Amino acid sequence: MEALESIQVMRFPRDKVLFRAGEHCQGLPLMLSGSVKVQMTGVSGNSIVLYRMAADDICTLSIGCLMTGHGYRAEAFVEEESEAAMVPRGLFDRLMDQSADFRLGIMESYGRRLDDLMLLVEEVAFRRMDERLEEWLQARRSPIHITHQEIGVELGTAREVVSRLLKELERKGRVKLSRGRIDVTGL
Amino acid sequence: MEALESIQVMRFPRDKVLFRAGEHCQGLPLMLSGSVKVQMTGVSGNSIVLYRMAADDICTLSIGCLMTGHGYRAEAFVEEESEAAMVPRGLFDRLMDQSADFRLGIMESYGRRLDDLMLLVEEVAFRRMDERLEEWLQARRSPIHITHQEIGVELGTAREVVSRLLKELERKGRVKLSRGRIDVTGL
DNA sequence: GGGGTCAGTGTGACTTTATCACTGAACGGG
DNA sequence: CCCGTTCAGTGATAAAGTCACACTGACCCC
Repeated sequence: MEALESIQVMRFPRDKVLFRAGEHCQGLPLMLSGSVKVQMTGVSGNSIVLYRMAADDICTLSIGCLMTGHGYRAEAFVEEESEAAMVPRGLFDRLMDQSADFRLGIMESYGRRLDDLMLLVEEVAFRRMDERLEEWLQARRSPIHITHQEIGVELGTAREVVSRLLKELERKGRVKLSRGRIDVTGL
Repeated sequence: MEALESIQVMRFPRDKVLFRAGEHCQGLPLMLSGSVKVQMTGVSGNSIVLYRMAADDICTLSIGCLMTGHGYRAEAFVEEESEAAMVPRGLFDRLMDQSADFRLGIMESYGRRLDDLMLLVEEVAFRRMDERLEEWLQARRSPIHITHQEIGVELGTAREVVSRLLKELERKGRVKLSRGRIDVTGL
């Protein structure tokens, strides 16, 4: 009854901005379907993708913002059309109080985020960019429709670096480049 | 009654290893005092400090390991002599069920970790090493007793890089270097 | 359909950081 | 005092980041 009036299922189209850095939390999204990309922009203006949320994830950043009253430190973009249940604070507290399953879900979301970020730190700090780029390419289905700039944000590096590494791969005959598109031929 | 028999307060001396990568969780430490450093070692063998735990933090990594059964991905060292309450799984579940305060504490711990890691990703991905080193030096009280190797792990870079940057700072008259010690003279 | 605009890409020049290999200096224990 | 070990310094080279600018394909619009 109370849940019925307070919970709200929303549908977000591709490219919709869920929140931006500095904004305050407007509700706690519990993902039902789709995919949301969370990224961060440094003072330098460079950005990097931190992690992605998918079905059953709750936005852990929103929990933090809700509880501390701070603004978001990152920004979130819808990558694939998504549905999310927007859980208000009161309901969240009640669910935490009453449902072990809900608590488990929250903890799992937090666990995934922590894991994602730890792996990311290691990647960014120690791994070579050419390896990371190749892995990233291999993890997609060719042809890939994306700009070098966007790949740069995925990997947390500069557009020029991506362009050069891709050109090198093209010279080796592993990819074929065209504007806004990469055909992976042999990796 | 039950808490009395199942909870156990432990005292850890400086340099004690709380856990290592790959090990399985032996209990959920809830920090009462002191400071514990959590760091990660990449396949390359390089290490980086991820964050620190202090009083009132619960080890979020342990929660994850406990729930998924996976081994730790990082390692934890006691920096300042610490006390921690080791909370067994059953008690943890009961506390989560019954204490809103406990739940809040858990969420705050998770929030801090997430925040720490997000900031770290940005630092490592985009900030210049000389700036980061200077900030790190300024955040301590001179003289600092530490090796260049250890500073490298703090910042996630190589020992040689730290040595060179420090030498440069010494040339500028901002620090004075000696074996295992740095005197910050003017920053 | 020619010209203009603009996002996307290519690349040279240079700086910063990482890696490798090696040297020498400082310290500590027998 | 000698010797082994840890710590620090440094040259050479490679990888990555930054800055500046040229080029090009796609699209629009008259």
